[in-house]
Amino acid sequence: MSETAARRRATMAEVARAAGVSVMTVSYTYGQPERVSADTRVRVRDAAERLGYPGPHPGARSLRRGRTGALGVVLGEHLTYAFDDPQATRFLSGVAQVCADHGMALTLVPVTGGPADVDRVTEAAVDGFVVWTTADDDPVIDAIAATGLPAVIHGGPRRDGLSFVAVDDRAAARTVGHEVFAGARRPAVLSFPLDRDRISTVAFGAGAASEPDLDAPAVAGVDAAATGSPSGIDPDASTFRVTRQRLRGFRDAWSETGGEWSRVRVAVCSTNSAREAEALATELLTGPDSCDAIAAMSDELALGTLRAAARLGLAVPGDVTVSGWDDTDAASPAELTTVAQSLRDQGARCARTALGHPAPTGRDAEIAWHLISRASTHRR
Amino acid sequence: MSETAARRRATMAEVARAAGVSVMTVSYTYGQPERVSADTRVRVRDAAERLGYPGPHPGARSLRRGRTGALGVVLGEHLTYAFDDPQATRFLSGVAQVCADHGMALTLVPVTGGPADVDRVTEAAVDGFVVWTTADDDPVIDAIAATGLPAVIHGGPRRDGLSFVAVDDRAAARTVGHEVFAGARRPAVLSFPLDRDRISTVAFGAGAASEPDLDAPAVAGVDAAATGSPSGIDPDASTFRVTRQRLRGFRDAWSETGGEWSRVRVAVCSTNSAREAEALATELLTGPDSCDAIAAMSDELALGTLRAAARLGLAVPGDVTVSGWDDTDAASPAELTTVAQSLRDQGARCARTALGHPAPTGRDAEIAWHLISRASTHRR
DNA sequence: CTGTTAGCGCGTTCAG
DNA sequence: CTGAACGCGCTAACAG
Repeated sequence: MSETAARRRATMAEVARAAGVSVMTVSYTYGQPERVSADTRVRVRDAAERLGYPGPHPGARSLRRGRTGALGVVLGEHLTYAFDDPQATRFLSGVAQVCADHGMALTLVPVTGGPADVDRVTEAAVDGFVVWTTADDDPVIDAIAATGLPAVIHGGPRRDGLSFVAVDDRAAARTVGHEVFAGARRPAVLSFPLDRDRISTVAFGAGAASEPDLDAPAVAGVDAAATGSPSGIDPDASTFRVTRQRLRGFRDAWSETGGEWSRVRVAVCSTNSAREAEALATELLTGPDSCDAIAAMSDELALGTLRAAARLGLAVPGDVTVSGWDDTDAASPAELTTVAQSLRDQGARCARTALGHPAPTGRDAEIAWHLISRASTHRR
Repeated sequence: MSETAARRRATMAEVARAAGVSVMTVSYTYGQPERVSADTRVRVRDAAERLGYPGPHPGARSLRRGRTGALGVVLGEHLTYAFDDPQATRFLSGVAQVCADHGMALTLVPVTGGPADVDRVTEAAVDGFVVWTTADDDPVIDAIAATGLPAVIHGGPRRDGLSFVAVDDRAAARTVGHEVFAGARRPAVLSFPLDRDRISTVAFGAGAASEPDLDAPAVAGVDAAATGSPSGIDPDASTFRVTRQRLRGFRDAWSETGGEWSRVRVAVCSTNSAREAEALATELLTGPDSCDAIAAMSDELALGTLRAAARLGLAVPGDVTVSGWDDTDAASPAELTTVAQSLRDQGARCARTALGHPAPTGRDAEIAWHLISRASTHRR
């Protein structure tokens, strides 16, 4: 179609010469117009237009000023999750709102899960970072810390020197777990990935119960390959803090009703999509030991579960209870019990902190959540 | 929580001094490690670690090299549309994929619809622009052209010197219009906004028919306020090319079955959301002259229409036919007739062109689309 | 109100 | 394989 040849930009010096003024006068004309007389301002603008000068070079300006005007966002896994994962999308909507309010650009760092991610982070010209939940062993976290820029991690991992924003996932999972597992005999959890391998699998629970208030990272020495193995799902072995805490919370709930974790089936989805959840839920709901309660880690996964149940002719909550997470728009029409939290608000909060605003402290630092109890868990 | 104080970065010169080498040796150690002896490389890396040097300053590097490593994306209206509008999200997923493949960051420019948008564009440190559909009179387009950077506009407006990517919306609308309007007596269109005011309204068609192959911009002299007025909806007056072309196409279809445009009701949504569509569709489907065919400009709007019909106890397609646009995942289960096009592919294509790859020409330049005919339009 | 000085931190160029 | 000069394009801090 049309040519978009990148003709050389005119420089400020050229504009200054053409307008018969010094370079600083041109600079002021753009940066602090009120400091320049109306007369010369016009002369400068005219010269600029004549030369096709598009204004001060953004890179040069930011080098000089020491700030870029952009907030960096790192998605734990892959750049496209920004637009493919519904939870990430809601979160980023909040980040974007704050950026827009401050006139800051939002720069998505191109991570792909490979070793080059560290370089991409190091090379990002930004004034701060917001990190969407990633694994404890993600080297990107160290790279971000090394920049010395303000950074906020959402969901996990926690790291000294970097801010952290997340709800109390374990407490919330425990609460919704009590609701969805009440009266159940063959409970199941529909889980996010356990680690960066994102292996989809179905297995029973495993591992010893950890302390109720523990928020420790994944136990050292457990290699990723083991977590999804036939040996069973050990919550403590998951390297994603959100997954780990929610698994622990669901285990807490089931234990407190007298059940054993090793009797709980855990289906691990590789992505947060209803489609994949439907397939895994179908597996959980088929056969002689079909599950009668499914706690899902997102509404998307729960919706896939509801579709699977419907397709199998199973009644919800009669044959199987189901719970989700997030209270998305679809939860209410589906009569889905869920944990309400605003990812959008959390995104906004992360952005504000990463932009240098003081982070809330004390009680204000806690992120609100609450259980929304709907028909999908009311067995009778 | 934890402090994220921005301690001053160490510079390359400091690392050089600490390592007992010249600055250039440090630069090579990072940029072209193979040009440096293994011995000094270690010395340099050590000194860097000791000083907490995070690597070359991205801004300085890009100033020197003349490229930023980021692709700019401008959303016609507001930054958050990136994550709130389902169509924009699919498009950006394609853009993001290409960026990730090339190791380029994706910088979302913080537009808000205000006059400062032009400055935000001018100040963006990027190597090229992708523009998501905006109005013909959006000053941002001129600002982008002025940068001299490669730029691709998706959907519209067209502009000399900038690339353009879009399907033949008018032809597609005409085709799906014939399908959904077949046998109808009281047709309606559920439309995207007509102009930047994004006023939600319901009115009858107005204005003279334009030439079949016309792709002219909005007629001059029609001020925005007039387009949504009681005087009726004139396709030619819409300043959004996509809206304009689709309205023209629907008008073409209805005219070709012998109908008059002034008998077509047009409901204009302010956003691409099923929720708003449901409200407007309810209006269209209520009262003595309730519509019996509704052509929507997106699947989201069509889905809202289906919900409205269901709630009113109307049968689709028996009482009212409905068509959408895009063939999203929800279209097939809903048995929705729709126009299939891949916004994701188009996003990828825009990104590649904006990154400097040659744009396809000739037949390859055309974006594929096709009608998917499903039950929602098969009246008998 | 306008001009001068002095770099921001790095990488290209060309010697050695 | 390493080093010295120079400037990318702009602006903070001062004069005047």
